[in-house]
Amino acid sequence: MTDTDPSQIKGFNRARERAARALLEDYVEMIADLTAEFGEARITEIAARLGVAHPTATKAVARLKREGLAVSRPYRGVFLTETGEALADQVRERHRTVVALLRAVGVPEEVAEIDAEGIEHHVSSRTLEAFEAFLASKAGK
Amino acid sequence: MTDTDPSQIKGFNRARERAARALLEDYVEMIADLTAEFGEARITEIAARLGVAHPTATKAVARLKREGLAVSRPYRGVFLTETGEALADQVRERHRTVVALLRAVGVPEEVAEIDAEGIEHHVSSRTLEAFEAFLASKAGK
DNA sequence: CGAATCTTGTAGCCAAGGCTACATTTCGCA
DNA sequence: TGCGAAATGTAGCCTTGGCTACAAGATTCG
Ligand SMILES: [Mn+2]
Ligand SMILES: [Mn+2]
Ligand SMILES: [Mn+2]
Ligand SMILES: [Mn+2]
Repeated sequence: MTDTDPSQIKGFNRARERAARALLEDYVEMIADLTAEFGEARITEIAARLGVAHPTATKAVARLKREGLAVSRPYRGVFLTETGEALADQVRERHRTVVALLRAVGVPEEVAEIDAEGIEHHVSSRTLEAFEAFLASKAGK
Repeated sequence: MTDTDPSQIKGFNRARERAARALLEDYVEMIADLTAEFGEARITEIAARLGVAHPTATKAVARLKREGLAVSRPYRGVFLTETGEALADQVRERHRTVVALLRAVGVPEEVAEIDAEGIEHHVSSRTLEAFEAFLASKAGK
């Protein structure tokens, strides 16, 4: 049997790690959006916008709190910690870049938004840099 | 409260659906690769290449069988059904296109391979078409 | 001010996808 | 040929992320 290619394993492992973080990232981004819009993020609103039942959102927020990304008290809104805010900023920026890249290579706007919601979580910092450079060079075409 | 944007919900729902299919797609592709190389795909080899413990691979293969994508008998190799083969072809082609697109916008080869392993599962057919068109136009530059 | 309504919490179910430990079958080779 | 090693199966545990049903707190309004 041929030797197993370690870089391929790396790809699968990375993909699994990133998939596990994807949900956290979307919640953090959503909480940031709602806080900007309403001054706080309510569980019901988070759940509605993510398209899940409210206990699902409650559980996810519990995980965010456990990981130090958010805080909340019973029957009150959810807020991001500084760590959470930093993550939200990063995630939002990456989201924008991914959508822009997709648009730049000819993906229709609506499709780009939908696909980016999944793709974004698998874009590494190296790839993000490449996207930014590509967009910059195209801007100054 | 402002009305919840339904297209955003659509994005999150699609991302979740695609994430759920990602594993199946990687297993099917791997089984196709191993079958091409050795004439059959053994559980141990599948597990080794995906970087998981063998019972994890066994469970995943059970799911493939349940969904009509593969067949196998105890202590023997795993084989794809026609449906499984068709999926494998499609997945492999998409993988290649995603890597090529990443390379084309300046992502280093090794990084492209790793990131593509996750990104590929979130690329819709519309986006794939756009990627192909972009690559074709660039080829005939 | 109190009752209805809205929001949030909690309990408990399920499937998927990881794992380790151990049992069983197959296979290769002395 | 038979025995030890390798491969595979099975049991059982954990976490995540869905869900419904129901309990309880908070708000709104007549
Ligand atoms: Mn997302
Ligand atoms: Mn996003
Ligand atoms: Mn993949
Ligand atoms: Mn792939």
